[in-house]
Amino acid sequence: MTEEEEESLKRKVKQVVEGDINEAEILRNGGVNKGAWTAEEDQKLAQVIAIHGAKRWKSIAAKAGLNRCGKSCRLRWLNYLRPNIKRGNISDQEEDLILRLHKLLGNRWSLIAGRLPGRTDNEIKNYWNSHLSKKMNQQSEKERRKGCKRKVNTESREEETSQERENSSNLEYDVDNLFDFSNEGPDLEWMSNFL
DNA sequence: AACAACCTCAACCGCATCAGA
DNA sequence: GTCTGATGCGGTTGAGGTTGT
Repeated sequence: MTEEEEESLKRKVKQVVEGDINEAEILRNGGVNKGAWTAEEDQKLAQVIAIHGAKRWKSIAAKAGLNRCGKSCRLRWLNYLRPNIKRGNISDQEEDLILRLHKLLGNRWSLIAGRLPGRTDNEIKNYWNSHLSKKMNQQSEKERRKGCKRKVNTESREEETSQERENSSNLEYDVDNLFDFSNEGPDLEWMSNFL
């Protein structure tokens, strides 16, 4: 267990010990508990999923005796409790892949996450919003500035590039077909070959 | 030391889509 | 064909942590 994981576990245990599950709060939310999950809730949820599988989330919530909606349980499982989840430290290779895939797919986080084993769509979305979007903005700002400098000699090049743009826009492909992963393993080979 | 500003990320919300009755 | 509940997805929020002044 990494230090990071250990710290987060300690925090959760503290929440339970200190009784952060506030019953008045639960009642205010119409009997549904909201907010941070406790270690106890995680444990209950994991146990029920181990027995009944990760489907019918509403009944999972009920079976686990959690005052949570099914959606909340599903999210918790997918983003946190599911086995083989990698946490933190997105590698350079992964970052590069995210950038390329985002260029290709836009904000289709679940598709992007599908190509990064152990990563969740939520994590990638967060990573993009907090790290990469800034990076991209800086990059495009740089390019914009460069573009201004070069403006003088672009007149003749303009015709050429508009032709290129037209050609590339003709290069349409069905992203959903392209990303039919049903027969593939979780390795990155496919993508590196493709890109 | 105290406070503000900023950052990160877990969790929620609303909407779209799917599947079964 | 349509209704309804379940599921999936992307956008957004807010608590807690970190950094700067």
